[in-house]
Amino acid sequence: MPELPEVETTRAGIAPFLEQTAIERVRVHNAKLRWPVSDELAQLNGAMIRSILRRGKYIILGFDNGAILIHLGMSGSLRLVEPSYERKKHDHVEFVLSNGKLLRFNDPRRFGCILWTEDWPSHPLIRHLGPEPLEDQFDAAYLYRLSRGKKTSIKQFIMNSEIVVGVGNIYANESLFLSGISPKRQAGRISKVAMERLVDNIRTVLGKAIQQGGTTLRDFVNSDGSPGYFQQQLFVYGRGGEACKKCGSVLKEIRQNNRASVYCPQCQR
DNA sequence: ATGCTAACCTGCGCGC
DNA sequence: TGCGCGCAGGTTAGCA
Repeated sequence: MPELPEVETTRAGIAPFLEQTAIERVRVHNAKLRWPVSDELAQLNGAMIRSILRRGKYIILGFDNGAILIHLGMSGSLRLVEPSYERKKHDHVEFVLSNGKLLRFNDPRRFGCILWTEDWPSHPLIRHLGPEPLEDQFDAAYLYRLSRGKKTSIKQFIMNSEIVVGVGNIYANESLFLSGISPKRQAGRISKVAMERLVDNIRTVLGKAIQQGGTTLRDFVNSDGSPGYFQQQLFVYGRGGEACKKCGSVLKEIRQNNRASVYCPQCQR
C-alpha cells in the first residue's frame, strides 16, 4: 500500500469534498478485492457522510448507522473526479456524491478492500491495532516494554500493526537508519536509549512525509492527482549497493520476511 | 505464544 | 520485439 503518509494525504485531500455530502449510490465494477466488496454498500442511497477518519492505514467514512472501511492495499488510490472524466483501467468502485463529484477507487493489484461495518472500532481488522505512531500512547516506554523477551527482529517488530500501526517497509528502513539500529537486531535486545531514538525517528519521518504530501511511488497519486515529493530524501530505501549518504559505505540489501531491508553496515549496529 | 510461508493480484524492468 | 523471471508500498490465514 501506500504507507501511512500516503493514506493520511489521501484522507486529508478528499475530506473537504466529502464533509456534509451524501453518497447517492455506489457502483461496483469489480467486487473482487482482497475481500469481496460488501453488498451493503448498495443500500446506502443518499446516506450522509458524517466523518472522514483514518485509523492505521484504513480510511473510514462514518455514517449514522455504520461506516465504510477502505484499505488501499499495495497499489490502491482514491481520486475525486468530475463524472464526465473517463473511467480508467482498474477503477473498480465509484461513489456517486451528492455534490456532483465522483470518488473513484483504483487498485491494479486488488489487495485493497472496501467493507461495510456497523461498528468500526470493534471490526476484526481494526480491533487489534496498536497505537497511532503520532499520538502520545506511542512512546519509548511503551515500545521498550512490549519488546522485552521478543526474539523477532526490530524491523519486523515495528512493522507489526498490533505493536504500532502505519510503519511500512519504506519508513521502517528509514527510521532504523536514522536511529543507527541494524534491522537484524533482536527487538528484545534494543536498549531503552536506542528505543527512544527509534520512536523519535519513526514520528519524525512519518510526520515529515505527511507534511510533504507522501512519498510518490510508481502507482500512487494524491487525491487531486498531484504527486508527492518525499522520495528524493530517502536515505536507504531503494538504494542497496549505493553509497551511504552519511558515511559513504556501500549500503547492504538483504531480505527479511520476504521484504527488502536496506541498511548501512557502518552506521547501523 | 511465536514464527514462518503462502496467498491474494497486476505491472514493470531486466537479462537473454 | 518478445519471454520469463523476480520484485513491488500490505496484511491475513494457516500450519509447524
